[in-house]
Amino acid sequence: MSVPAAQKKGIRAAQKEARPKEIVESALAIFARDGFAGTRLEDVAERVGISKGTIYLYFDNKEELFKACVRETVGAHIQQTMQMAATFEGSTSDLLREIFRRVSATLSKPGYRTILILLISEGQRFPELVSFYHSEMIGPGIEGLRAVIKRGVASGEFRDTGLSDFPMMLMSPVIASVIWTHLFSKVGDFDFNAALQTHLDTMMDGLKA
Amino acid sequence: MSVPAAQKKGIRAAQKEARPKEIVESALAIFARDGFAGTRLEDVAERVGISKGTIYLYFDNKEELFKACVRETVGAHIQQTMQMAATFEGSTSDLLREIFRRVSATLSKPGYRTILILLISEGQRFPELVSFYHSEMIGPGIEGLRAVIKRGVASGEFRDTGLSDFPMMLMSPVIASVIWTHLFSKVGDFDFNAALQTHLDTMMDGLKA
Amino acid sequence: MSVPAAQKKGIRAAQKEARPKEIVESALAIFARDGFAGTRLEDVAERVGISKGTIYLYFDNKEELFKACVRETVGAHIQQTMQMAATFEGSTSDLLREIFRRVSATLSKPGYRTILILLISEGQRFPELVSFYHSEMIGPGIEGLRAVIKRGVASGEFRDTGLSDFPMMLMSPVIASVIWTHLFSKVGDFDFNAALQTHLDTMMDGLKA
Amino acid sequence: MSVPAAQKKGIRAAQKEARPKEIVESALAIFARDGFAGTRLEDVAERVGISKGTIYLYFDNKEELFKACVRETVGAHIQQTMQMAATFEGSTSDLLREIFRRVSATLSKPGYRTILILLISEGQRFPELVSFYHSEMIGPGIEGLRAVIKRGVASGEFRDTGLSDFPMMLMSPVIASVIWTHLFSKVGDFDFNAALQTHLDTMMDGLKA
DNA sequence: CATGAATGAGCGTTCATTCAT
DNA sequence: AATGAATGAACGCTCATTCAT
Repeated sequence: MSVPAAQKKGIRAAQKEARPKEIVESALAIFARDGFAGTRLEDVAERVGISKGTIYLYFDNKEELFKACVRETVGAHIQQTMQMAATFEGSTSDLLREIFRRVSATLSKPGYRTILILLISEGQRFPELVSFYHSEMIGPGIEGLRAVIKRGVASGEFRDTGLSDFPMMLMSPVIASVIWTHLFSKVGDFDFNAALQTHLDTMMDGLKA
Repeated sequence: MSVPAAQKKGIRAAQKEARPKEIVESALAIFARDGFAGTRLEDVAERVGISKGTIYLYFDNKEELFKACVRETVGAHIQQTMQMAATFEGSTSDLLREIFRRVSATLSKPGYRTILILLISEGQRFPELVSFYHSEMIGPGIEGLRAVIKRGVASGEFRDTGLSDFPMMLMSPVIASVIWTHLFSKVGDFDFNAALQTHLDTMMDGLKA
Repeated sequence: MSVPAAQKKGIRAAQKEARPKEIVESALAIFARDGFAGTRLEDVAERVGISKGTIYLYFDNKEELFKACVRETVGAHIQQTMQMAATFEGSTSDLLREIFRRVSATLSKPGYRTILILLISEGQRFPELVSFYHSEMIGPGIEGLRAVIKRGVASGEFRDTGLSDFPMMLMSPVIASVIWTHLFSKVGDFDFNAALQTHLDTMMDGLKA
Repeated sequence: MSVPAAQKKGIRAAQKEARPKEIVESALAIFARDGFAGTRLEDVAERVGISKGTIYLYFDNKEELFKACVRETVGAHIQQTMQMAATFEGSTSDLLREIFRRVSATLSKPGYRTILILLISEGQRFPELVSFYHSEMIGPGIEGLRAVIKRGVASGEFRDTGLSDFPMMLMSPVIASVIWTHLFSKVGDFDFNAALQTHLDTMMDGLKA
């Protein structure tokens, strides 16, 4: 802060700023593999190439580290998608497909899949995290979806099914695919995208007027 | 020895026979709350009103207890449903609705919901369990669903969508509902059955010829 | 005691009388294999074909069972040998050889070897047992040996070495052989009797006048 | 890093280097008192003034700690003695006496006596340890002794008794003395050195031509 | 007399957390 | 800022011992 120049910010400082993100990334991988209780901070540290003690310079304890993993990984995606939806000019069918494309593109990345799985696995132990997630991410997302359905009904594209009361169900094929992949990708092969696309087509047909 | 066997089965024997089930039920609850690694066998024992050591009279170790929880809870349900499907006489739409009704009735019970959540949470740490599950439960279930879809297409009720390649996706709304309930039932209310029914209606419409 | 006839003493009674011995024999084997702390009473019971609880009908606890093993296994041997020595008529060399023959014959039996090893292994935890052993078995034995040496010196067969002050050392080759066999019988072969005999010859030569 | 290394080695580093030896010494004492299975690592730790967990920073588990006790305590002694024997210039009698002097000096120290007792007590449970011992320590020792006997026979000092086939028996008085001391030192007094010396004299006389 | 289900204290081992360096 | 040695609480598992049957 009181340091004269930006150049002065040397390697050390750069390292220091990068640390939390490095740790979170490492932790995410280990949490995903071993679960919360099963994760050893030593493994997390080793993956970053630092010592166990160093983690405690950046995070109060294991629980806070876990929360940071969840919080800092999802972020902007939902907002971006909602903005896109608000200004979309084509048909509502195309809008819905675009939304599915984005959401599934995000959730098909291992990192994000991990978050979902972790939330399911450990949610009960971290109620604040769940309600944070619900209010900050899921809630707005649901409202966005509801708006899209209403847009389709208003334009005469969709029938007025009760689905606008449960917009989150639109995402069920995405969620099911993620879980299927997570559980059985080693047991048998499963074409995530083809399965999803097929199901979406059926669902869209069901929505159409 | 020379005593009539039926009367002889005293309190002790009755207790002994009941123990495994009691322990599994208790374990199911605690595993669901705390995850596999987070579960303390002492908690499991206390819930049954026995001592820690007693668990080891019936299960070799924590892992075997966990497996028993999964194995002994699901079992017959899938087979029953498949038999029903094989002999069903009404329309395929009605058959599909009946299948959904059964599956969701089962999965809406806390005990069975727990199994699904546990499988998602701990699957990665128990590959044998997952593949056991996949081959014994899920695989047959998928084949059953595929047969139903084909029945509908053959009878002219359903269009020939690609969904017969991914029959498991038919279950996605059930799965999503279970997860939604698990995660957010404390945060906000969610009418499991209404949500499911609404989504199913939409999906069925999508399937119809 | 107040029972009319000897025949009346049925199978049950015979069993009951035999039990302690059976248990001790089994325990001896397990103690020898696993040491005191390492021995599980369940293993002892299983070897006899009874249940764990039954042991407690005959022995107060594990420690008492161990003591019984040591106490009841040695018995008459020393006394017999001393009586033989007192009435022996040949040369003292021959007497000494006969003593060695008897002692080593006894200690080469696995059961008796076991006692010696157990005493060495666990003696420190059972001081009473050690002093019982010392006063009842070892002490008289030493006095017997001292008498033999003095007999040899008196008759002019042996020189008057200081060995009469440490008669127990005469037994050292026997003890060393037992231990050697115990430790290394699996590693390499070792002719217990030949080794012993050879050493004794040397020692006897050393004693001769 | 840029600090002169020798001075840098602070208290911590010094402690860390000393730890394994401290722990082994403590463990040796407790193992000797309680046997392998009977030893509580907490007791070992307490004796050093550290916590139970610290032991695991230096040894993988109880068994490895036990092995370390055996390995790190004997080591160089045999080699030193053998080198001495190879270059000894006096009579073979004197050489043999010198060997006895060294071996018994070593084994009369409580620490080394402990090792022998432990080996006898726990050998059956640690076959690798026993065979390690046999090949690395005992085997060479025996060959050394055999060479000495042959040297004596060659020089005409000793008769050609069969003892060169069982050289280990030469050590039997030492072994017997150690065991006697271990078992009965509390029961009665026993002059280890006098007993040994007397017996050796007898034995040497037996060897002489 | 015998059983064996049940107990509960105890120990080996792990690991989140601390703190002197 | 970073380390890593040390801690100590916690937990899985074992087994001597008890006691209802």
